[in-house]
Amino acid sequence: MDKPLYHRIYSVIRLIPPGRVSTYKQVALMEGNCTARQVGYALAALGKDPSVPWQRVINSTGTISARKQGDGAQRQRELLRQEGVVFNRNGRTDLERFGWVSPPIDWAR
DNA sequence: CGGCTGACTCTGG
DNA sequence: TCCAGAGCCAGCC
Repeated sequence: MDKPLYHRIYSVIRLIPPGRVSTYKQVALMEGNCTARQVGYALAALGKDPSVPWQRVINSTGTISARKQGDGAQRQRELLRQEGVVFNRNGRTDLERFGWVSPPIDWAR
């Protein structure tokens, strides 16, 4: 398996089930060989690809990270709300309740 | 082969 | 709790 890093990151994100969220940090740990910052970079480079549920990735404090450009953050919150993810009035979600941790990934497959 | 460009997390105050 | 500063790196010109 020697796909580019960003593609492996996208693969991990595709595993997050609807109605649950994961963090940049968690995705990085699942991928196994990158950092949270890079997950953010990968998503920024994603553009609009419907095969990746980018909205299910939020930051470690349970809030939606601001983009430099565009209205992505707004739409992200809307999409998650539609999936049933609840945000309190500070725009924060309870990771204990909605956070998701992947079972071990078998990259050798 | 540089230079530029970002969706982060941690730590200390 | 909130905020600023530091560390950080793959892709695409």
